[in-house]
Amino acid sequence: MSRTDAQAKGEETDGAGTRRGQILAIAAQLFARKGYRGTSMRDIGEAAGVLGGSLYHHIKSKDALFVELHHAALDGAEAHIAKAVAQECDPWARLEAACAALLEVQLDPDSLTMPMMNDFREVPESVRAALVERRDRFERMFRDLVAALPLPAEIDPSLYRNLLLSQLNSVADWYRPGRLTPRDIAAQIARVFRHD
Amino acid sequence: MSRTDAQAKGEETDGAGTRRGQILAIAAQLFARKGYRGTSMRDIGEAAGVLGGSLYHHIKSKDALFVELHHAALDGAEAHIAKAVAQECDPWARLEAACAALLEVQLDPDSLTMPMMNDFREVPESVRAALVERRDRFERMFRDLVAALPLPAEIDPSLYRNLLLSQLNSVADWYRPGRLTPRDIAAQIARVFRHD
DNA sequence: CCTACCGATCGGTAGG
DNA sequence: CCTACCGATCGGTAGG
Repeated sequence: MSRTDAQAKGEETDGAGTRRGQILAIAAQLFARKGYRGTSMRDIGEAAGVLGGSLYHHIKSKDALFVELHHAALDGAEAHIAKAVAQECDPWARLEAACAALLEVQLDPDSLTMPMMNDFREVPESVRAALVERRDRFERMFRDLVAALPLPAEIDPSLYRNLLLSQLNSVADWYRPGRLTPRDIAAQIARVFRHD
Repeated sequence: MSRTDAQAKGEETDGAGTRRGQILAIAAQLFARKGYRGTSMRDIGEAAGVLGGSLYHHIKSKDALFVELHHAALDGAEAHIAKAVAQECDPWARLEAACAALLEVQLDPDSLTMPMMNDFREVPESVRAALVERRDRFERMFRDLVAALPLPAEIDPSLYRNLLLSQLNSVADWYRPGRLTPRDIAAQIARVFRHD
């Protein structure tokens, strides 16, 4: 029975319980740490306790694996952010909640973390289109959040949103778990980006 | 005569005039566009009109080539920024001048652009240490600029500097030459980061 | 899930 | 600067 069959019947698909789920989680961590090109199928296999070739029983290709992880990560992030945003009314509070939720997902070393939403340069061109499309949809959430802000006239909202998103994405490049929590950083970013 | 000999005698070393200078410029563009791993020596050779192996007459290794480009790019950026900053007195104006100067260098598709100061994850570990050390020295410039700012008490200067630098570095990931100039973007970043 | 292998590509070198 | 090549590694596959 193929995965799609299982999904159609509503069975559990790839929880951390299934072997496939374990492999996905391991691959996500490696991609997040070492990038797409820096992670070989043999690396993933080794971390999972099998040879690289054996992974192809669970996945179709390295490309497909990466795309699946990317989409799953954005799905998870979207849901997490939507829930956090819904609890706030003030536009600035909603934005800060979204930032905190995004950073919580993105800086969590466990779970399906974001396999670097940014290193599209590292990925084969055939894959890039799918990633860009999914990311654009993700970023629409922030367009709405920014549109609701009472920004001063001299700030261009579209560029402002661009700056905020790239700011959030770049945190993973320098963040090291320690004195600052994801929430701390989100609070500081919200302060810097707050203008009224 | 080796390169070091030429430098010691004060002769021209690697201007765009010399063959070596051409190759460095070509390599810098490729590294900036496709990343360290995404650029093969054969790619560089092809762009320079020779076979990959022939490059080793001019350089010692791919690693050494990348480190040299990285250092040269930061040297150039430092000089450009220092000159721009020196023309301003007000701390905020000095910061904006630094941002504009950095982006001018970083977004210039010609010349020895920054071969992605950020994708250290893509570079072999043996090279990383040298890059990090040089970058840390570079960033000290911004530490001083930020220290001179009359920031509100609720903003942590060290985190603020971190955010500003990663903001500036990430522009190259999404910038496309068009309606906005590097100066436009610097002006907007300066506005967002201005708090008094 | 392993053995054993494929064709492609990589950084780099010897020798001219 | 080229020819011709090295050993290593890559994504992926057949067959069990």
